[in-house]
Formats: sequence, structure tokens, C-alpha cells
Amino acid sequence: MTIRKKIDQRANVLDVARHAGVSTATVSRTLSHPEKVSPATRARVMASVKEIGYRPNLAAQAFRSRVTRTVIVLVPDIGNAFYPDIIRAMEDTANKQGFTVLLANTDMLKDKEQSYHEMLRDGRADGMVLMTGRLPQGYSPEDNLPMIAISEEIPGTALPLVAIDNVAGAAAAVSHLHAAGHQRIGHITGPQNRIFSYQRLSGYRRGLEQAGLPYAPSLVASGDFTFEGGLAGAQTLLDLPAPPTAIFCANDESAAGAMLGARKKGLSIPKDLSIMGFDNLTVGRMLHPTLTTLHQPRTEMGHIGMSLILQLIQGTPPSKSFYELPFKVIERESVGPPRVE
Amino acid sequence: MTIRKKIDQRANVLDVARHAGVSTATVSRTLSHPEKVSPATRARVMASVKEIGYRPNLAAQAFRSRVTRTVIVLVPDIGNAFYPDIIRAMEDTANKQGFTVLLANTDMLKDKEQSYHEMLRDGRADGMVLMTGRLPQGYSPEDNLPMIAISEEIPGTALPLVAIDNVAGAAAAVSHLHAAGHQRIGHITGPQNRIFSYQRLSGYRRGLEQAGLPYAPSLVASGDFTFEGGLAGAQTLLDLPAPPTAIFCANDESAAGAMLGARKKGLSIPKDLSIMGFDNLTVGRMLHPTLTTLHQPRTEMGHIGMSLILQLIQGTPPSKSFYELPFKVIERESVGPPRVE
DNA sequence: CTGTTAGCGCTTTCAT
DNA sequence: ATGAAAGCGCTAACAG
Repeated sequence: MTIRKKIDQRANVLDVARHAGVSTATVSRTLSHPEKVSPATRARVMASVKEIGYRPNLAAQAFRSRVTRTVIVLVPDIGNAFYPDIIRAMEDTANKQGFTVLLANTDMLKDKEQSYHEMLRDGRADGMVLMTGRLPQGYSPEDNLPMIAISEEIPGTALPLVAIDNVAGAAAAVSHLHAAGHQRIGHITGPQNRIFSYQRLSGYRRGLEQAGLPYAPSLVASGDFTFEGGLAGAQTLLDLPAPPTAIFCANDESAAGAMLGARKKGLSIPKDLSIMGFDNLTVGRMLHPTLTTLHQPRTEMGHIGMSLILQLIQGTPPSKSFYELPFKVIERESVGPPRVE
Repeated sequence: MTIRKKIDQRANVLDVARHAGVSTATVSRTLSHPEKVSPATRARVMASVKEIGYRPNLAAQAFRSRVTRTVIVLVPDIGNAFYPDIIRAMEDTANKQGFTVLLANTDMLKDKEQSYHEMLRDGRADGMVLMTGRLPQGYSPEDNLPMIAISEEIPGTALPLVAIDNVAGAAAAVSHLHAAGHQRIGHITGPQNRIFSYQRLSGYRRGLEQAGLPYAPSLVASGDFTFEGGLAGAQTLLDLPAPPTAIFCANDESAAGAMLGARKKGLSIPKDLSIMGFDNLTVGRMLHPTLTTLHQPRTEMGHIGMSLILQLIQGTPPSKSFYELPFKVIERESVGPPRVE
């Protein structure tokens, strides 16, 4: 019996209770709800905890209290430089409140999304943040599990969303190009499986419309948010009989690819072709010329999103369904007036 | 009493046991060690599980079995494009074996490192992977917790390491520049708090030595692995009375900064100045000119590292203390012969 | 404010 | 091969 303690080194509540001359309940209270215990006992228990070197068994705690203090965050592609700032901000906010972020890279694979969602259902996390733009398979509103979306909207649901207005952002980008004098503005899209892509494409169309410019399907090349996609897209557009004088790319990485595509064609940016990105990643400042783009407040997105999900976890209902954040155009070197023809 | 089931929807082992007409022990066995149960009962239990829609409570499981199937991965800076490939590979390997990766961004903050290490000690994870180049505070070898290091060595410990030989890699980079004809080769270092920085600096010196070139402290500028650090470092070096004709940067991001620094000085790359990076990140292909660099097999690093820690967790001791991976020079456009003076 | 007591849901001896 | 029963470490009624 006393042998057990020798085998299993670790002290538990009972050891502390004995040492402090109180009950286990008091020990538990002191640790979880210190205000419910008299200062005197609190001090005594704390002293014992310290002396014995007691640390609560987190697995037992999670099991018993049905609270894990963990939030699962679903990221479609951790290699995409768009996410790190958001993730860091979420982690900071979570840690500050004693929560842990369980980051899950899904690569847009449905079974990964599902298996993390099952972890949530099965009590390994208290809430979930989606940046995938879609619901995990097996999701059921009746489960009533705390969930929100960040950065990318989830069509057909009531999940609270923290993001910019992507359509308006894309329209603003096109306006910016139009304001610089461009009349033939091309677009390189994102991948088919992302809501983002549709929103930015429709923002592109809205921007054209607002500028009084016609929409020509031939000026839209399909990309996939990657450097290679941007490269290929630009090549397609520049091979057109009447190529665009400016290209609005669905994100910065494809804009980088588009810049290479232009260079390969012997075009100089922005003299022969203007290029505009979306997201405002660090890479934009590394490119030559530096990239004009549209800024998304990623850090803020992360902070606000995490605060929101933590509130939901703690039982506070969301005050609105869309926490809209501002975007802004970042003017750099890759956009200029069109060449006079 | 029966009311409980109505309130707390969820089925448990007892429900399954009753439904299948067996004991809870048999249900547990069927789920955890199917081979210890007769095919007939196994089928019956499985059928009940399915029918009732039973899913084990993971928190209870973790608590009781003292196994979480979770590995904590400590990353110094998730914004650094060096890590995503490693992380993705680790996650893939872990998931394949039913494990989960708990990614922790530490920003090289000791208290973050410590608090995640405490999570390990307190039973919220089964093992830990360090990419921080140092031990978390509170680490004690006697705890005998499964831990390894990936990519960055931990001085003064016996933790198994999966990485390239950074010193040899840096020396190879310098050799490459020397082979191109350079005699005055500068270096922009990493930050002071990273082992990487020292290793690459000492590799730089070894490379000079091997080339029969003198080491001049003035040709070493201190950087911090960031774009800005590279920019500032290059400006320092290029302002020298006798500036280098080539710069070996401690990583690709600072190389990108150095390229801008050169451009700002009106230098053309590689005609007036050659630049070499380290890591082979995607950004190297986006730069103009594209960046010559040294490739680290990051995906392999992640796969091997995760397999290793999972083995340790399952009780297999490591077969060696250094799992060395190969590096290789990637030749692109940023390195050429020096200008004839 | 504090102690008593009864489990949380699961796994695991120990019998049978 | 299966069941009975004990208990992991902690928390939360409940009573006092």
C-alpha cells in the first residue's frame, strides 16, 4: 500500500491534503477556485504543494472536469505564408488565458478535417476554429460544439466569422489598378476548392463593373494560390492576342509567379505590365520590384478570433455573426500607369 | 437515475456492454485489444458499438491508460518558412500512426518552452520534439521523458538529433563561392540566441580555411535570419572600404534582404556581387535573380524525426545519437564569377 | 469555509 | 475467453 507511492513517484491531491492537514476537496478548491478558500488554508495548501512538488495530473483534470483548455485550429495549408501571423496571434491570446492551441494542417483533406472534428466531439478539445472554408464531415449543429470561422467564410452556416470582406477587397484592388489608368485588367484566380477564390473573382468582376469596364472571360486565368500557378496563369494571359496591361492576382504568391512569367516574356514591371497581389505577405517586400497588394489584418484576425472562440467556450454567445475587419491597399512598385500604346 | 442518460446523451462502455450482453471489460478489450476476444463476441460488440453510435471518451482513455497519443513539437518561430515542410511531414507521420501533433510556437521565450515541457511532464503528451536548439527550463534527464531534437542540435545533451551537418553545409557554401572565383567572401550571421548561427559561422570559417582564404572579422556582419537583418548586414558589408565580392548569408530570408541591400547600392547581382543563401526555401525561386542556396531535406527530417520519437515513446531506444541527413548546393542565378577589378 | 462522499468512463488485474 | 470489481486522480454536490 505505502509501496505504491514508491513505485509511482508522483504526488497527488491526497498527499497534499495529508501534508496540509486538510481534505482533498480543499486542495482541489485551492487550486481551481482559490477565492472559495480562506486565506489561511490557502497559504497552508500552497506551501504544501510547493514543498511536496505537487503538480496536478492534467489528464485526470481534463477527464473529471470535462474541460481540456484546448482549441483545435484547422489550417488548410501550413506552408502558406498567409497563416503564420494568424496562428501566432491565436496562440498568444489562447496562452494568455491558459489555453492551448492544437494546430491541425488538413491539406484540404476531408478525412483529416473529420478526424479532428471527432477529437473535438470526443472531448479532446473544447472548441474549434476553421480556416478551411467548409464544415468538417460529421458536423451537426445540434452537437452545439463551440466553433467559429476565421479568414474564410463557411457557406450555408451560421458559424460566426472573423474576416475581411473579400469581395470588397478584390474590388478595391481592381479599382486601384483602374485608377492607375488600366483598362484591360486580367485576373489569376485561386484554386477551385476554396471559397476565397470565388469571392475574389466576384470582387474582380464587381471592381470592373464599378469602373465601367467590360468583363472578358478570356482575361481570367485559373491559378491555385501557388507560385507555379501564378507563373502559368501569367503566361496564358500574356499570350493573348490582346494581353492585359495589369493583372490582379488572387494572392501574393501567385503574384510572385506572375512577375516571373512577365520577366520570361521580356516584360518589365511595372513599365510593361502592372501586377497586384492580395494578402500583403512578407514576400511582397522581397520581390523586385516590390509588390503592390491588399493588406489583411492577420494578427488582429487571430486575436479577435481566438477571443471569440474562448468566449463561446465559456458560454457567452457571440454578439454578431460577422466580425468584419478592415483591409487596405499597400502601394509599392509593381503597379504603374499602362504603357501608352 | 435513468434520467442521467437523457441529460448526458453520450453512450459509454456500460451501454455497449448491456446492449451486447457482455461485460464492460469485454467491450474495452474488444476495442483496445481485439485479438484477446473471440471472433463471435468481437462481432457482437462491434455491432453494438455501431448501432448505439458509441465513441470512446478520449479524455477518460488518456487518463486511465496514461497515454495521450500526442507529441508536442516546439518551433522557435512559426513565421519562418523553414519549418512548415518539417511540420507537415511530422504531422503526416504522426497521424499515420494515430498520433496527434501539438505544435507550439515559442518565439524563443523560455517560459513558453517551460510551460510546454510541463505539459509533457504532467501527462498531456507522450513525447516532445525540440527545434529550438536548447533544453526547456525544468528539463531533467532523470524524468526520462521521450525527447529528441530536429534540425538544430542541443549542446551538452545526449538527446538524439535528426539534422544535416550545419558546419559542413556552410563550408560547402563557401567552397561553392570560392570555386566561382571569389576571394573576398562576406558572411551575414543568424541571431545570437541560435546554435544555428554559430555553426554556420564556424562553417564559414572552415570553408575559408579549406580554400586557403584569410578570415577577416570585418567581413562578418551580424544578422538575425530576417529580411531586414540581411538588408542591414549587406549595407554594412558593402560600405566597407574593400567590400566582399560575394556574401554567404546564414539563411534564405536574409539573403533576400541582402539582395535588396545590393540593389539599393546600385549593384547588380550576380555581376557586381554574388549572394548565397542557406535552406532552400520557396522564396529563393521567387527572387530575381533566383537564389543559389544550400538545400536541407526538410521533409525527410520531419518524417525521420517523428518516426524516431514515436519509437522512443513505444519504448524502443534510439539506435544512434545523430541521424545525419545529406545537404546539397542548389545552383541558381545569384552566384557568378567576380567582376574583374 | 471546509469535509464527506460519490463518482467521471475507462482499463486492468484476478478469478473463473 | 469472459466477468466482477477495484480504482486511476481529480472535482463537485451536499451537508454542516
